Amino acid sequence: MATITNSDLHWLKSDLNVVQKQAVAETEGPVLILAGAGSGKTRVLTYRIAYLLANGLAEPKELLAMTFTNKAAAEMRERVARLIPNRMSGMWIGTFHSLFARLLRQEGQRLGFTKSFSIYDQDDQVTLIKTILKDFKLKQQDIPPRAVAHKISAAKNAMLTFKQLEQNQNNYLDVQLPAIFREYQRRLREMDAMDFDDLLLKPIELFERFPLILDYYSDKFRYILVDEYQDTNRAQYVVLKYLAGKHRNICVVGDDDQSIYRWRGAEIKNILDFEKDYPECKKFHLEQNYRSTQNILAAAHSVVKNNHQRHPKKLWTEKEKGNKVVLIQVDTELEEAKMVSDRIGYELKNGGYNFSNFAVLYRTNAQSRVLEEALRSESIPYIIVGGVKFYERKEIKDVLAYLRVLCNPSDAISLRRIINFPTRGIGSVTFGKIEAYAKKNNLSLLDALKNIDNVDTLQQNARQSIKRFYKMLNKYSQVKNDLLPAELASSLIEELGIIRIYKEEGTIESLTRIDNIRELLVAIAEFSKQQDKPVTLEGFLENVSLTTDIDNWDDKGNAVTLMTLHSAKGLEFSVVFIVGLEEGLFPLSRSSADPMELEEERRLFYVGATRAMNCLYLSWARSRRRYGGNNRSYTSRFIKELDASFIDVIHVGRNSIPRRRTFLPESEDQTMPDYENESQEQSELRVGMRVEHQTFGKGTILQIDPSSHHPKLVVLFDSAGKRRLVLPYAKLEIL
DNA sequence: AGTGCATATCTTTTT
DNA sequence: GATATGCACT
Repeated sequence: MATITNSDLHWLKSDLNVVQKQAVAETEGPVLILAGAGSGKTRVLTYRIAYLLANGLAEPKELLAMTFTNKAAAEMRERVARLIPNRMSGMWIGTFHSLFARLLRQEGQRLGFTKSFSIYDQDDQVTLIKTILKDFKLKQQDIPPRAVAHKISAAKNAMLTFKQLEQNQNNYLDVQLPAIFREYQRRLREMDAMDFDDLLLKPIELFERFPLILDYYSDKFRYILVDEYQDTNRAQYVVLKYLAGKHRNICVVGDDDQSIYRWRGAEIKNILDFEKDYPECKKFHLEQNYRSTQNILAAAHSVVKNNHQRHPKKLWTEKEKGNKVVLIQVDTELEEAKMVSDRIGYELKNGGYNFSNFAVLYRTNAQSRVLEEALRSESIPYIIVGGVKFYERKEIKDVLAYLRVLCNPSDAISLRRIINFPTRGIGSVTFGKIEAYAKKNNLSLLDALKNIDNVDTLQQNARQSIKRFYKMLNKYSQVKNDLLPAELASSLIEELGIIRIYKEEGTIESLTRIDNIRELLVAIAEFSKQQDKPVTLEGFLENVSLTTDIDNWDDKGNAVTLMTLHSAKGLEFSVVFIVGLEEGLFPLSRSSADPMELEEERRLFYVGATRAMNCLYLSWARSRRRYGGNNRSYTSRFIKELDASFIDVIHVGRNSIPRRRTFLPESEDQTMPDYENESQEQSELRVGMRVEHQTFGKGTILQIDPSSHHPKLVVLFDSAGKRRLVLPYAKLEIL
């Protein structure tokens, strides 16, 4: 065990507990830190960096510290700077995605990318896939673009080869997938673009094809630190293995109980197997929790302990027992929202809190609306994190697409977006002709525009429009580097007349669009101000691609925070509400079939519950409006798993008296329909049955196709004729 | 080519 | 219930 050598490091002694100190001082070799919720994991990471620097064990440029969110990275940076001022420059602290983007901007030329390659988000990805499907003459009904995007991403994250893909063919989509995938990659390259997953994969390709580059970076980074290691996917695992191969000073911090990104390719086994990969590793357990009261910890533990895929462990705290966790049953989601706002009022009065001490957490973004309305009607200030993200709004994407084309002329996806926005008479027919011309002559789209006179099938006014369009783009790309990004954007918006167009529309919606565009201009200017070096347009765009809502969330405003459980990871609040604890919603119904997914939902519950410092409220509604209709709901299995001794149960609502007591965690199971009550119902459907549909009326089932995740059926309606319906959405009633 | 209405599709979670 | 898409009409 290393000893702490530098007695000047007074902060190290005073601020850390015994295990934390050991973990900080164990600088050499692989280190696994299993850090429970609220156990001071960020503290250990930052002190470790400070320790390495203060003791002269490493130069800043030899450090690589990776997180999943920019917010976490920023916090780490800030806290290190507080411990050891002025020693940060040259240090690589950031998210996986942003650090590798940086690496690829430097080295990507070897792989055939320019320094200003575009980064495509999911939206762009889907757009690209749609065009491929069209060119392949595949119907979107048979091959949903989103499903393709998801499959491609999953394959990339798991680093499947084409061969493996070709072997794993369960349905029509799988058969088509390899060809689509190939074309997808080909076009990305052609457009000088990468998707999010490429940002992780391309470095691996780089390291494998150019050992000297690997040599350089694996030598450079003497010490590697990884936050939230439980959320790494296969690609991240591999790239880390390469980078740490030389010095083997890799320190990973994580908590298997908080792994909640399996759906994005995270492999919990990375953390569970770390000791196998690095047999000489030292392991530390941080199990003292500094955040929550005993009751909250115990309640959270009573749920998560039902998981099999985990290191057995139990957090402890020196804090008091505190209030019991409050479980509230309400009748409807409206009442639930009302309850939340009432309780916030109550706690404000009695607990000495302010608004920013509260968080309301939910499983799906769709749940935020009712909550929002209830809070608004009580004049409780709130902020929503997530949902429709600022940079995903149409008007913002439109403007950004212009900027992207200016930075990367090969970016056909963005070009397609702006070629007829604002409308300038270049419709799909014209665009198709240009595309065909470009393809035939092996030109980029932009070059095709340049040579538009050679496209003889075009109408005269379309041709003129294109010329004007091209001239404008050209003009801006010439001044791009002379203007500040904000100046360029605002003069572009001015010239395009976007604001004027929205003004003329005059709807409320278009007014908010104007606001958003103005906000974008402010954001560009702000971004330039924050950076110490001069900012390029490219720099801003990269920031946009890799920034999420949670990164901009700050706890300084005095408002209640509304967000998904996923977004809440890493945060803490005095009072936390977890709403919608109903079977089918949390856990989501899709997960109940797969034990692995179910365990992930349970971890998600654990993450949510352990955000709370003093008070934790859980609630469920006996009926909830989903997909328009009113659905009867049943208590989440997580509620049943809660150990009753840490819970107080409250019933709210007019008709909550009858129906026995609904919460009987330790007594006999109440008679409750199967968890999957929906599919239960639907599996009773048989060919030949008479059914009634909300809009189509009465009819007879002709065919049931139980394929894949969305079973379809064909119904012959008496008046509406033959219809194909997707089972989970067709609200059929059996007659 | 562009607009507006009807219809289809769908909701996890995000770097 | 909200949004994206498709179709008919101008």
